[in-house]
Amino acid sequence: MKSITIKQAWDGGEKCLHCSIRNLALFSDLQQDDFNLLHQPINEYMIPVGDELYTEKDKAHFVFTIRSGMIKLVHYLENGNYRIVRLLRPGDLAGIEALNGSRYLHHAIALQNTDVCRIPVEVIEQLNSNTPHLYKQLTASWQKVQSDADVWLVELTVGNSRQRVANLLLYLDDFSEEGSFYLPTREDIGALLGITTETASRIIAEFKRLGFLQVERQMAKIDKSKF
Amino acid sequence: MKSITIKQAWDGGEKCLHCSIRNLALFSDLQQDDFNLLHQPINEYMIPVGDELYTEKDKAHFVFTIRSGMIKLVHYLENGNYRIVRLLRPGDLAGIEALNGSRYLHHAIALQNTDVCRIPVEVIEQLNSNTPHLYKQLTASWQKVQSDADVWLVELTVGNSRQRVANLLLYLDDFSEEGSFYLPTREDIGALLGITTETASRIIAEFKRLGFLQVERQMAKIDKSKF
DNA sequence: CGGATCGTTGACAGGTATCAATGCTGGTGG
DNA sequence: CCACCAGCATTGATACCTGTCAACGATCCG
Repeated sequence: MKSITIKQAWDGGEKCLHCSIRNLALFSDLQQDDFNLLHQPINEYMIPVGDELYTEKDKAHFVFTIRSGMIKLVHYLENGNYRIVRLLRPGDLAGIEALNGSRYLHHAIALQNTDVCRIPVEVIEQLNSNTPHLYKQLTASWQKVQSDADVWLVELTVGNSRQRVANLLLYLDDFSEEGSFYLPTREDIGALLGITTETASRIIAEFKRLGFLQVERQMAKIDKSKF
Repeated sequence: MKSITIKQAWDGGEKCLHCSIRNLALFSDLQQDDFNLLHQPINEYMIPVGDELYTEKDKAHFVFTIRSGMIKLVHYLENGNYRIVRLLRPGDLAGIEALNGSRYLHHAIALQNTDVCRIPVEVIEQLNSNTPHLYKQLTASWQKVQSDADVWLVELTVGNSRQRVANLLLYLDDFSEEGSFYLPTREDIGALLGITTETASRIIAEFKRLGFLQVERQMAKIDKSKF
């Protein structure tokens, strides 16, 4: 965690209660009273582009909720190569493996400036033993992990490079309702899809030439009618 | 569930208490008393090769523990193609997504004759609200799903076909301590690795010629020193 | 302005899909 | 018991796709 910027900290769950993404997040089912059970601070951080939220080496003491931005979960191979195994968007949980007391399973790196809430494991355990309202959300989160992983596998590792890039663009487009979405670097696209940087670049360039894709800065729009 | 063979049914958890794979399974932390909470039968079935344990269409009422054999979880694509997204071996859970009351996420098909225990969702929910001993195992199961999915992604979708087949053989070899393991059909190997049946066949044949691999019936041995 | 990083493009070799034909094997019925 | 069949495995030929190595362009930032 190089240069994490702390934005806020508080003792109760007052802010959580009125959180703008609460309906997406872990605490959506909690009742007013449940928030009084929070005895450890939940902090909000901004992770700048390229910084790590956590790494595989870190002892896992916290679960994170993504409030805005995007996080990549990276698995490094022995040979120095790496593969991006998942992308996390607002409402997703990062590091739920912390609930098992183990270490984190990935390197979590910000693709954009990303706001997160850092929830101590003890808070979740305490809530779990004192209110029944969290359990369901946790189960749902685990299931989302499973189903995301499957979609990932099926959509992004099947077919030739062109199909995979197209599927990735559609997937990224789903992330954002504003019509444009963050386009990762060609190297990251390669790591996402298991192809080389050059192949990723060629295909993105081709899509731009054909008018399927417009890119400005790092933001992209696609013309879905042409897919 | 075409021709599922029922082997046993019982009311209490007597058999679970003395189950030979209990240390691998969901109930490993349960105490003697906890088993008295089981008020619905847990049945044991044998699923013959090729039969379905469940499909995506099925309402998810049960979680299954694999006692022996092997199950493939299959995700079908719209175009009729399919991809195997995970293999389940003894001790693994199938269909934990049932705990969310949803439908199953995959087709679960037996690759070998497979013994399973069928646990009603209600049993798990009841245990969860009456004893604290199950929660940890459930969390561990969810985490295993996540970590298996990542290993799968990293080991079996990276590199060229030869490397992937080699990794798959090593992965399958881990399944069985008896020195030999079940070798899937070439078509299934293709669906596991995202390559064509022909490519899978060519590489398996090459490994056999080179002496890396011996196959008898559907059982295989590998010479790890040559990998 | 200069350097660093990222993106694009070309040439070529090697890998993979595709289409097609042929071998192999286990199971079935005569 | 044997012949036959269906399904699976193997192999070949070819076109296409992708990785690799290399060069150059674009953009950002100090």
